[in-house]
Amino acid sequence: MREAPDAVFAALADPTRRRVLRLVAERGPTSATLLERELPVTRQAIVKHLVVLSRAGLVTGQRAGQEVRYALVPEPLDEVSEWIAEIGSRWDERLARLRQVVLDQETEWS
Amino acid sequence: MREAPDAVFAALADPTRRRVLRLVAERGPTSATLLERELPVTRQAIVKHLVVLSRAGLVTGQRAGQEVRYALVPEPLDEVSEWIAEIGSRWDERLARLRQVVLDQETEWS
DNA sequence: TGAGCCCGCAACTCCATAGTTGCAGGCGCG
DNA sequence: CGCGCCTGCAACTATGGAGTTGCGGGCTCA
Repeated sequence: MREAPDAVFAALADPTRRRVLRLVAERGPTSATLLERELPVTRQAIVKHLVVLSRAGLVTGQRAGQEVRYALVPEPLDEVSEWIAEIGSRWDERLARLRQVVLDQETEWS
Repeated sequence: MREAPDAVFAALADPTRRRVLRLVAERGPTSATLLERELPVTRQAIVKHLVVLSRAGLVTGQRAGQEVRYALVPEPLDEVSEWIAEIGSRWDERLARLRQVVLDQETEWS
């Protein structure tokens, strides 16, 4: 819903939650009870993780009869990639500025 | 040091810590006391964040006289990008398989 | 209708962590 | 030397989050 990057970063912080997201991405629309068989935690814990992932916009749950199918929504992951890229670019800018300074010094020295 | 992706994801979870990392990336080698002026928290809090970032391998601290300069180490961020890319690829595989199924059905129907 | 399955809500424990305050130590310069 | 500045260590609070257990409700199918 909200595209606050905070929620996405926070959602990816927990290892178990990342495993849940991975499984949802691989298996496709799955229910919490099915995921329980592949994870070392309770269904309730998985449901909580799915709620967190849902609030972060990384997953959607849709009712299908008596079970709820959760599916991946990969778009919010782009925000993370962008953030990382931005850090990298600023890093590169800094390197460029540094090199510029060095070059200027060289020209001064010559 | 250790390239456990867990530490990197966990390090990026906190908003203040991301701001610290950003500032280090922009300003280049900076001290905790300098960062204190641009952040709404105590120096001690910033130091703790820098320690966490350091343990995650995202930052290195080097003593320069009486102050400690912290610099960005961007490499661990690649692990995060890779993880995201992997999720995306599995997502794409699933889409491809789905399309295959649809195509098979179409050929059956024809 | 009854048994089995899947979900939802609630209460509770427990540990990690973000942040603060306080104080002591080391470097540098006039 | 003495003052100012930056760092380091320690204790403490408090909030959030991961996980569990327990229970009740609603499908579904024989």
